[in-house]
Amino acid sequence: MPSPASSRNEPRWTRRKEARPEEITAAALHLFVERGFANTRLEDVATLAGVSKGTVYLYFANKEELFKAVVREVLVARLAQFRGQLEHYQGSTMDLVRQMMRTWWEHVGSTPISGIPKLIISEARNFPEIARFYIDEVIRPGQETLAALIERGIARGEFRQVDPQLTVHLLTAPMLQICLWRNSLEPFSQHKLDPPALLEAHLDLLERGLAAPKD
Amino acid sequence: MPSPASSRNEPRWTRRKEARPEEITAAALHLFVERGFANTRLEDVATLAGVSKGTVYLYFANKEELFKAVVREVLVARLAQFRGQLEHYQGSTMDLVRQMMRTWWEHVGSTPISGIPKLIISEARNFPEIARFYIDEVIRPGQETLAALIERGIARGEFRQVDPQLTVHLLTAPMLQICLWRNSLEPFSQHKLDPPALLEAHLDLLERGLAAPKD
Amino acid sequence: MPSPASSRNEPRWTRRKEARPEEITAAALHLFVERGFANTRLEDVATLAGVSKGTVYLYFANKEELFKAVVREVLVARLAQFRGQLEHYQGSTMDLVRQMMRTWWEHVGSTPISGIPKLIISEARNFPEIARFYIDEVIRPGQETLAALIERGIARGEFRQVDPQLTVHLLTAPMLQICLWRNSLEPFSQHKLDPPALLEAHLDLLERGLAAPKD
Amino acid sequence: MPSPASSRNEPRWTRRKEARPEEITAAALHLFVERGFANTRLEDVATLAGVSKGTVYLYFANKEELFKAVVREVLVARLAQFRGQLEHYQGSTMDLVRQMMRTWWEHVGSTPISGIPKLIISEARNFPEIARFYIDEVIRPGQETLAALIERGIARGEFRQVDPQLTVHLLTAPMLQICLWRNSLEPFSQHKLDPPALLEAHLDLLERGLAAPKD
DNA sequence: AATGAATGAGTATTCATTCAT
DNA sequence: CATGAATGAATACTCATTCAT
Repeated sequence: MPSPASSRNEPRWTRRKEARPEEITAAALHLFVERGFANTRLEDVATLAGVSKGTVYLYFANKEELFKAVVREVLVARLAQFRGQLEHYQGSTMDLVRQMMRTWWEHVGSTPISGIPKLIISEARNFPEIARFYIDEVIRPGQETLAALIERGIARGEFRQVDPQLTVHLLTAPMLQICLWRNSLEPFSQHKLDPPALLEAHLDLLERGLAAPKD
Repeated sequence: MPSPASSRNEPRWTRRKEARPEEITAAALHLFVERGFANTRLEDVATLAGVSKGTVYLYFANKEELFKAVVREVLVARLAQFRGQLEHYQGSTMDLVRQMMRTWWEHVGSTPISGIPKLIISEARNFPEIARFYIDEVIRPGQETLAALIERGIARGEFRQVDPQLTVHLLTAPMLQICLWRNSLEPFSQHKLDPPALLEAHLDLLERGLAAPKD
Repeated sequence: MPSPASSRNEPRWTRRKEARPEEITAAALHLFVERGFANTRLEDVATLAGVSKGTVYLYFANKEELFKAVVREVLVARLAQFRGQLEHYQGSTMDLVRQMMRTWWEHVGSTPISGIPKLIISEARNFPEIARFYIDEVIRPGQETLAALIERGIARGEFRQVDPQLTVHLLTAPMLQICLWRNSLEPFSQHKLDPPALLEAHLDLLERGLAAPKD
Repeated sequence: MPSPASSRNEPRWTRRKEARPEEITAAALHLFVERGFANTRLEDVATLAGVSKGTVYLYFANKEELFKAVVREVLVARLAQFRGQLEHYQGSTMDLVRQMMRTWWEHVGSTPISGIPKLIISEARNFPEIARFYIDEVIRPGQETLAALIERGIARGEFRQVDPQLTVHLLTAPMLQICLWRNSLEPFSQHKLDPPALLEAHLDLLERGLAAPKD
């Protein structure tokens, strides 16, 4: 759990006002993931961000807008960053999958962003706009990219003739599971998940499971 | 979406009083999954169950207890039913996995119980007791059962030398994904998931991905 | 200032629930007139009505609706009662005016309803709906009735040829002044207004001022 | 509706600093009359006055003081101006009344000052100090002046033997009605009041209604 | 003098919970 | 057993006020 962004003794005007919104959304992401949207009091978000209740309303019209801003900011910011990573790749498709999954772990799975899926899943019904945004901006593009990857593998004779759509789900399911485990049940479990190991095991399974027949 | 358990015009005596708690938990499961715990008003649960607000308190001490009851009742009821299915099995391990997954779809994945994981994931932090209960009663036993299954496969030379713990996660991840998709984002997506097909593709991948080397 | 409608020791269920809305609107009228809409806390309305904060929301969706209900109830209830009084009158027009004004004092001017004009005038801009309602249901009908009265007087040769529209304003102005004085400045003034005497002086002035030339 | 006192593009030094308080009270008068005291945000006053929120506090200790300043400044400024008009008058009393009323329309009724009565009436209970100030500085002196006028008319045999106190109310009521109509309900009504015509009709009524018997 | 970012007291509103019937 | 009117704690949100610049 992060500590308040600034001590009370620090003069408030030394803080860069441009940084405020980010500090607030970071605090909000943390608390929304931890307690859920409805159970997060804006005052707690403010305290965690090191500001007062009123300041949150200086930057976000209301709690819902803060929620949307959290999701948008975190996702949009990282989405671009994530996309470029897979372009212009030359090697084997399996290597590409492997690299994709490691990049994901580095930039998403191991960061606070991994809390977003839990948030979306929990609040989708109450935030249809967010749900559609997430489907349109994250899930569908991601699935298309991965489906293209599978197709590339099939076309190059590396993978057997699988259904690309379905295979995409099989590709991503363990990553989702990692996100959710880390952000909800893990604190109550003795069993500590080792995500990198799981991803390697997953890659292993995929490599063998997707391999085209030898002859 | 279930309709109220009884019409107001229906004579009262046709309602079996013993059925009340189940009608209430069923309504509660539906609404908790749809709106989340905090956003579900007890009055709506009552209305959906066809009883008055006060009646809910006749059977459940408070909202939290209702929540726990929903989870416990739904799970405990089905867990026993689910367990026996895998014992005393003679055939190949892969057939066992195949049967397990189909049974799951029939008794869990395609039923309202599939909403439970979303509920647990969303509310775990606010209901440590439920989180631990779910881990102890569902996740750990399930994982142990499945790990034993993997080990059986390895011991019988059917599977290659995989890490049973990790493989269990790979086994279950697509099932979790199905549950969550169906109960949160699906209503907002054009893309309709075909869970049985996905499970078959998953079994296919597992069969090849776990197969012991030919020689 | 009225005291709370019921003592805390009185069992709450002895109160007739049908009376609640009226008790609440009565309390609200009193406080809205005294403090203005914005300065009246719903909790104070509740206390004065002898109920709790939540109960107000049982009967009125929100503060604005309570405001509208106060105005509508008080006005609509008395409007019908007031109308019949002037129909089927046979005598001289001036007698009719005289009777009208005395009826008004008895049923409006001397009662809490006299607070309504202050309320409307103060909040018209913030409640356009109320403003229009008041104009349509009170002011215009009232003006039309009175204009017809003036015209009757002119037609019967009792009044000189005045402009009926303008004269209506002259007829009503002192009544408005009474309402406003009683409900805003009077408490701070040494000068105690004697409304009946003022109305008589007004009638006197009207009688002479409107009289048709002798020949 | 006044536009901001200065455009943002206008060079700052063209603004006379000494004019600030007046610009602010003018903006405040406008908004207080339009929305009421509680519903007027100081930020809007500042914006309308073309200054920043903080600047308002440079000149007025708080919102209440601003309110009092608005009332005092507007009234005090005009009261002196208004008083001299009636002194040293030689003609008939009715002419004096006539002149007084026309002067009033010119300097008060047709100007933003006409919004003051609505303000006072609406906020008297919340601003006893203002209420007393208004009674002491406006109402009582005004009433005394007018009562003296009536008495002059009676003494000179122009008016019949009326009660001067009561007659003052009859004299002023239409003016109050004009102020209130213009500043609260008029925007919502089809009926456009013609104040000068109303005042003339009023004067007409008064002339005949107050006239001493011919013999 | 002027600014506007920041604060936090004050209120409307919701809804879990109670309890007399 | 069942009801639903009543309660009041909890929280989102507003806006007067402050103060470092």
